[in-house]
Amino acid sequence: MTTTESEQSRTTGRTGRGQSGSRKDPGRRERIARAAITVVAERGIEKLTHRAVAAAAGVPLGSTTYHFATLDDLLAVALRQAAQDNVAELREYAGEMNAAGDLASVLTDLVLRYLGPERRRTVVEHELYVAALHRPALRAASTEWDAALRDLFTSYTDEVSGKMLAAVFCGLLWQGIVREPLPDRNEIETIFRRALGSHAVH
Amino acid sequence: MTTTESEQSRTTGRTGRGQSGSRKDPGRRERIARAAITVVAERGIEKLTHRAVAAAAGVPLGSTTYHFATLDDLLAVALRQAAQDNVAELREYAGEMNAAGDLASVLTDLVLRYLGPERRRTVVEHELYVAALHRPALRAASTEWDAALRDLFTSYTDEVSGKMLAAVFCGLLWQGIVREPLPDRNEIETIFRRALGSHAVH
DNA sequence: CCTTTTCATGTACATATGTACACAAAACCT
DNA sequence: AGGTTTTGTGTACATATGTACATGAAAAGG
Repeated sequence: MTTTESEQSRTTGRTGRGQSGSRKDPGRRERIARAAITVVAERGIEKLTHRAVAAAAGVPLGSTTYHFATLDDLLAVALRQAAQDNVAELREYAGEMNAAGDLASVLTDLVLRYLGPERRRTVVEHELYVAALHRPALRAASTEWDAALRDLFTSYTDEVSGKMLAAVFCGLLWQGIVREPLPDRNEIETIFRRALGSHAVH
Repeated sequence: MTTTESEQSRTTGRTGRGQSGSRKDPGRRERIARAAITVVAERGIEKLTHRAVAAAAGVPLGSTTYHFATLDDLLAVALRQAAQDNVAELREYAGEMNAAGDLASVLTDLVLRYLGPERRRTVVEHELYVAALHRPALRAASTEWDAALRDLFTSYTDEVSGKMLAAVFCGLLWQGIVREPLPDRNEIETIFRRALGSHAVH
């Protein structure tokens, strides 16, 4: 049976107009896109549906299909936005890498930051990456993130070391994102020191 | 409208009994699981459906639901199997790491192997990893893969270097799996050499 | 004020999909 | 052989979901 009576109203919890009051709500599109990011972060890409996004954004179902013709559009825009936010955050944080002289320590902070407070962002980024494996439209966003990471690391050391550190960074994130207890700070820092050529334990 | 007339027969392309002839087909379960891996490798986890697997395995729809009560069961078994195959392949390949004295070169071969001939396996592994982010049932398989990788690398160097190399390895795979042209062999080898402390370019 | 255009929403519907289940066919037991 | 159990299939159905579209409400233009 098809969902006859007002199932959408139940979904969004509101029957009337949008809470922003006035018609013509600018930024609605972006709000929907951000809601999509939230859905992906919390439930994964396979749960990204028009209805789930609508509920998360607090807008009616029709609104999501109005602003984004197809689901793939919505996914592409949302994940590209997530990637850009991510890079922006990275660049901002980069300033502190200058201040603190100890590169290994700063990189460790960065890893722990991405695995802890910024975990949501990291999860979305990984979902994006894998989704891109089967959706050419998302490839660009993925490679952009890679490039930004490599550029950042390269600018603080040299070409080869930058690439190497980017790989270590990616690997540590990749391994750490599934582990239940956050990895030990000391362990990560030790790994970075070894990668940087210093064989001192601490 | 529900799919009235024999849509399953069209899907599998066969109306009668299984092509193996005799009833009681041992290994059927495993064949279905492998078909599931194929589906994930070629179309991604979100396209993993009972019907897609049935078509890929050449068995009727009922067979998939008979051997695997729920889709999550199928997913869990299939991906765990993929992970185990992966680790087995890794261990087998490990023998050659002894023969060839040059660690960086062997690691480079391994990366290129996983990105080239074994790309399917690598893709599935990454899908598994991300899927595990939102499915606790898959966590074990993911962490097992990590552990196997670290153990392998550790056994050829030392504790810290092993972890570091595992991270580099993961990172390079991660970055290389989306790039359209396979990364340059020389570039990868150079990165490994830098990570291993040798600053010689070649 | 009236018309037209743009923006937004609620609803309907076809389809894909997970899953239950009645039935059948072989294997097994005695 | 006759009955019982295991194994395997085809089919039906409820639900979730993408998407189209008729309708309405506000803005814009005159």
